[in-house]
Amino acid sequence: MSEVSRNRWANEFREWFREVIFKAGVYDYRYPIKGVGVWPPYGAKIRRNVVSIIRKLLDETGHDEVLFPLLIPEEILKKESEHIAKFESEVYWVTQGGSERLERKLALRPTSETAIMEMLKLWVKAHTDLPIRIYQIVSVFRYETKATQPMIRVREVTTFKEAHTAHATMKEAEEQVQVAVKVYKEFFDEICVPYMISRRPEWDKFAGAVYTIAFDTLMPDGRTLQIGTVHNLGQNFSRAFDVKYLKPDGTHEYVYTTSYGISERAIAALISIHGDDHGLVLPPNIAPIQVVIVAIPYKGHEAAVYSNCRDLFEELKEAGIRAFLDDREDITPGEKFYYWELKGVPVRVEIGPKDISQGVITVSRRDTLERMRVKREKSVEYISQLLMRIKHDLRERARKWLKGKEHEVNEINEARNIISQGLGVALVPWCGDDECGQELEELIEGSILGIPMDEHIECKGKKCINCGRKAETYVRLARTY
RNA sequence: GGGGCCGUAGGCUAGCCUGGUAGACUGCCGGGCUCGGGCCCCGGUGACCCCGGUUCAAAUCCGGGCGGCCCCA
Repeated sequence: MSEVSRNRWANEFREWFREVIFKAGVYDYRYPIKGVGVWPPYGAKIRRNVVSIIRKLLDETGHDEVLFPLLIPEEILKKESEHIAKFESEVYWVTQGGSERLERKLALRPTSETAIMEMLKLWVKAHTDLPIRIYQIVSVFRYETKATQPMIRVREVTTFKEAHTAHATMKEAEEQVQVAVKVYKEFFDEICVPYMISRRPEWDKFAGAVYTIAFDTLMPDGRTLQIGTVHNLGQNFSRAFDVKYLKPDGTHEYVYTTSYGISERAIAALISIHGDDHGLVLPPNIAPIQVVIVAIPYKGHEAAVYSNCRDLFEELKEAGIRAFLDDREDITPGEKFYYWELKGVPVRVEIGPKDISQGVITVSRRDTLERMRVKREKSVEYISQLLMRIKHDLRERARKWLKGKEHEVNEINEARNIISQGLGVALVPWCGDDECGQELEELIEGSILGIPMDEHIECKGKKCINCGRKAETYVRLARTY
């Protein structure tokens, strides 16, 4: 029996990732435009399962789904000056309609704040119209100049789940930010992706935001991946777009807005974090197929084997489990094992003559590759419990793994070593000064992710790792994607 | 932002330097035999990224485009 090996996964992560998503049929990056890719059927199913989780969470917390146009006219995109200053260099422009040159350029949305503000201006009249909480799941476009990478750095983000809210007061906007953080925690817990929550430094916040809180996870090569962001936009956008509401006292005030988003990087993360040298390892709630049944049809036993397999398949379906019976006759069971392991199916059942004669089935779990024999009449109950256990174990294993990669250090060289050797994230005391922070980023050859929001580390009596002044806070340092 | 490498079948790759018949493995299709970890046998399928240049002749040399990868900041 195979061991769970993670050599390629750990040492050649980028290659591993590209190969696995392609071979497993999750993402096909051969489309002839730089930085875009195709979701084939298996990947589309994974994507749909992930999307339905976030959709449900947003629906349950008072968000309404909407759909805004892909095109944003130039003058609208440029209304908020900080916003456009940062995005300008990576906007795709539509300048031609048929054979005519367009009088005004139209942008393919890099994100939708400006488009949404333009409509909020029409929708918001009085305080009774607030709060407004909307979201959409759409493609956004960014003309990335750095090397693109399938699912991780793309020019068309195909699964951007962006929420936008408007409120009467800053306090309500703050509360909404907390709701958003809570929703995202639940989301990443559901897809079994561990995360660090950090308040981004000033120079790395969203263009036009008052502040940005980000979710980062860690990839096997020690680089962090930003997988979610929550922005408090204050009145920055409402002033630029003149979105005011009538207060009970008869005066007007600009609304306070927030926005938050998650992309297909969430899927890249869950694939990366749980995978191994055999391929994908999917959490059961994400897996398009949760249980695959492989028939072991020894000569003379075919009829009994297949009918047993079919019976179990029906029972699993009945129990609401997404099962698949692999009864292909042209390939051997061994080849099927590799095939379904590559695709990350959480549980495999083997049924052969030996099982039938002993009244059992053979069950193998994808995450550990352990095999066990289970009484045939308890199969369904056992499998449904096993699926729950696998989800739990995946989440905990990943959580511990990440935890073990966060290193608290007080010395700049140590910090640099940690991140340059791919050992993970360094937590260091910092004075909080922007200039010092940016200098620190250069010295450690990495980035400041920001101030931890999910754990408190006492910095009293500590000195800034770079300038030596009194430390105001701890910050996370890492190399990033 | 700067630098480098590369593009041959669905995948991985040989041939390129030194111009002249594109080869392996894998996959895929058909058939046979198997089936508890990628079995074996037979037959078949399928490629020089695009445009231009040099040349009797270009996968090979030159230029451009498109695409992919890596490193540094």
